[in-house]
Amino acid sequence: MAASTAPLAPKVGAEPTADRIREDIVSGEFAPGQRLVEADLSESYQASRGAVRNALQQLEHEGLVERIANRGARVRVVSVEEAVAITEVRMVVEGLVGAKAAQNATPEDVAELREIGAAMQAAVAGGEIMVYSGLNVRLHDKIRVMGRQDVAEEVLGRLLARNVRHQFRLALRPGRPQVSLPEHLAIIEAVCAGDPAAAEAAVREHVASVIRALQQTD
Amino acid sequence: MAASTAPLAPKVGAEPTADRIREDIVSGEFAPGQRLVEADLSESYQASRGAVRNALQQLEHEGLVERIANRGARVRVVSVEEAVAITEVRMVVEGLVGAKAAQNATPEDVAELREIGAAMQAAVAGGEIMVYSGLNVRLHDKIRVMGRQDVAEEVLGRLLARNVRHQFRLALRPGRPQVSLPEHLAIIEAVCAGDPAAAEAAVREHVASVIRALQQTD
DNA sequence: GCAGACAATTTTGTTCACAATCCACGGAGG
DNA sequence: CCTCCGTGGATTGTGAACAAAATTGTCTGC
Repeated sequence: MAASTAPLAPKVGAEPTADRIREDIVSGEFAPGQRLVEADLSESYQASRGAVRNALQQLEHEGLVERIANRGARVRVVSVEEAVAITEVRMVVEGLVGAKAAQNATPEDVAELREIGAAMQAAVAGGEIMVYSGLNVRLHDKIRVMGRQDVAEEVLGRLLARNVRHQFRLALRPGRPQVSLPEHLAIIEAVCAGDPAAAEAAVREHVASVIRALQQTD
Repeated sequence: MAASTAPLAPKVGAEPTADRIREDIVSGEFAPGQRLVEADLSESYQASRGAVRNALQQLEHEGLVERIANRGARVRVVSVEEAVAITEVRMVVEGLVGAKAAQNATPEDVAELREIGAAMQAAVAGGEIMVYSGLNVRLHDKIRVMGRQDVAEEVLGRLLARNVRHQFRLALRPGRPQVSLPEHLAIIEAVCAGDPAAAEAAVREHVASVIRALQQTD
């Protein structure tokens, strides 16, 4: 479903060309390491070379592409070590957001969180991995919005875009949902209880578990 | 091909124009809210308008300038609330870096940290505020380097550039060194002891103190 | 057959001129 | 006197042409 694609793009009036290229990078349209020639992109996206140029510069700054002087750009490959480092930062920032979310939780928020939790349990019980994966991003997004911390949200969005690939492979690993489900439920409980410290701890424990799983990969 | 040998320094040949403009922004050369007209900057910095354009785009992405379509750019004013939000993120990320630093501490590192601590005590005792301020950034830098967490370092650098102004005003406040000195010493002790959890707690306590001070400002 | 240098091609980087856009100012009408 | 609407000036955004740089392919000399 083309569900709310809003949370990932905090930049409102940003370059549309950059957004499209980014989309195609994170969706795997471009293979990692693939060369990105300005003229070709200009043709593919029906945009001027200048626009493509600006877009590439922005994406380089986001860490998605790598540019060498007079050599062109290629989509950046993120090693497992780098993915771990990124996720470590994500762990602490998302912990902060979780604590904030616990502080700000309204009854409506609590209801929605509990609903997500119930749906998650059902999805895991039924073995519907893709549904569970969708609920996963919905949960994280919901907590991010509840946190009302624009700066953290921006940082997280940028970090997340970098290692979607690793993140995705991880979600499909057999047995992974059984591990992450109780962690997710713990997060929901702590946030609903309005306990910032517990929420931060639960979020960090969950992301730490993601890190451990990442390191076992490959 | 050994193409994967570009690990540590993605910021090599970055735009020199952007660096100069950023320098002048954080050094207060441009007043907050001041308009930045491309043609004028092009003249002042002896650079082409295209270069200035790229630089402004990059600085916008860093959160230092604000651009409105067809209206031009101005240096962004960061409210106290935003400065607090930025520092909250900084708190958790710097906590992570502190923990990593404690893990990686070598005897040489410990010696240098202790030296910085001693110099700090002397500076505060002697009332030399500017010296203390310099030691302050030196300490934070040292810990950042020790953390060996490139991603966190990059995030921190970007966050810090945003509210240099607030940070600077804070350092000059009378009585502030007396508050922050013991916090700094606690950080040094925890890192030197190689205790990640204590280091993270000490760093977070220190930055939390900065936040409290920020909120009393205005 | 190999090493080195030279030329050709490809790709990026820069500059220029033009088009599109937006705000401010001023005049006409109510 | 106030409001609404056009016009003008300034500023940004875009596209095309030009210049610079680096890689690749080729050719000659040993």
